[in-house]
Amino acid sequence: MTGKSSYHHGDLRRALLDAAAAVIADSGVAGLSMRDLARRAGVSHAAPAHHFGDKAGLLTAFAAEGFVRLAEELEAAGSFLDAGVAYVRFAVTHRAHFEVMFRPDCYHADDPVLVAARRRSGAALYAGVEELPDAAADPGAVREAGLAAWSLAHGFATLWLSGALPELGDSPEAAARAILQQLNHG
Amino acid sequence: MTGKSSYHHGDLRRALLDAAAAVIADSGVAGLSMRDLARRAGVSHAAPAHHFGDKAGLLTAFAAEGFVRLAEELEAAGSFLDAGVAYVRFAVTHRAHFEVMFRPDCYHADDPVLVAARRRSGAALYAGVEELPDAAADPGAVREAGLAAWSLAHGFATLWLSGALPELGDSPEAAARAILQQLNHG
DNA sequence: TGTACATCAGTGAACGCGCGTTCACTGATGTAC
DNA sequence: TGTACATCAGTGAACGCGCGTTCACTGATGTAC
Repeated sequence: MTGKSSYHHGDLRRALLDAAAAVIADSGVAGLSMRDLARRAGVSHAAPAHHFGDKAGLLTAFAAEGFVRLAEELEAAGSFLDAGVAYVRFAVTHRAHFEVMFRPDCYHADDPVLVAARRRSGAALYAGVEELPDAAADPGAVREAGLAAWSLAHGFATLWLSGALPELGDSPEAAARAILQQLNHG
Repeated sequence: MTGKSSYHHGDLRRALLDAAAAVIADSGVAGLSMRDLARRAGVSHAAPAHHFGDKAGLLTAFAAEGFVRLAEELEAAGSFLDAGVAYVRFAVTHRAHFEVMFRPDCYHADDPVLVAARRRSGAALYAGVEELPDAAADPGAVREAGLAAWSLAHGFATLWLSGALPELGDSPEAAARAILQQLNHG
């Protein structure tokens, strides 16, 4: 409870995931090391293996956490357009999670917890499209409209994160909304 | 000329860039090492430094090459829509270059050769937008339409490369064309 | 309330590895005369 | 046509580093009786 000097950490798992978010956000996944994470959590360098098995295990948990949070934000969106903006907002405010989520080669992509979380995100993403006026008429068009919106939001977020759009400043949400409106159905 | 056993390689610079493309295409930039590149080129591990100074130098040359090739393909496109498709095609057929180009933290982003190549790509990218019917009416709309198209193509390519769209198979060009057409001006 | 014991979390030393970079060097090439 | 010399490309040994993983261990916690 007093923390500081106790042998047990208290919530090392949480601390490691938080440290990972910080490191990845400013050095990328490539800059992540188990030893550094342990150092940041004030714990011996072998401790992380206890919770995650190995590095890929840690990134699996990290990605799964990201998919759950993204799903939550998408589910809270009131409209097709809002979901797109929420997607971009998520990418910007959780850039570390966003980066890892789309690098399946870094984690155990078939982990059941991760798969479930990813599915939930996918469902939330396409939920908005099905509510569009002419969705019932052409089911194939639903998938296509969803893919277009996803690509648009994903591409904008990615470009912004990579620094390719310096002229947009620190808050890309307004710009994201404007370009999402250029879709036929938006 | 006979190559094989000569002390000088012939075109080591080219060989290293080609080897880099192969490695990055299947292991990502993270999997790239100067020593491995040298090994693949059949040359001592210190040789690459002679041509590129350091690792970032090699990636700078690699990214610059990518921007030039992308510019060439965009310049050859006949229409706004074709340029979008060409962008996706470039990403898929030059995935290593594409990956590095948008990771400015990996290379010397202010290298003059690279900056020029990137500018050329940017100009080619926005050239198509200015030819749209109502471009003259609202100059601000040009930037916005360009950004939307760029985001859409970039996002689609990125998702495809990360394996997030397995249902589209091996040739994403048709799908890319279909979703690009969902832009108001396309 | 107290004691024995199983379980779990974290330790610290050791392993072997591949990496980027540096440096004095040597072999090959081309140019000036 | 031949020779001297400068320049350039590639060598190989050495440096120090941080990494992931393994392993027998010890300290803390909680549960059964």
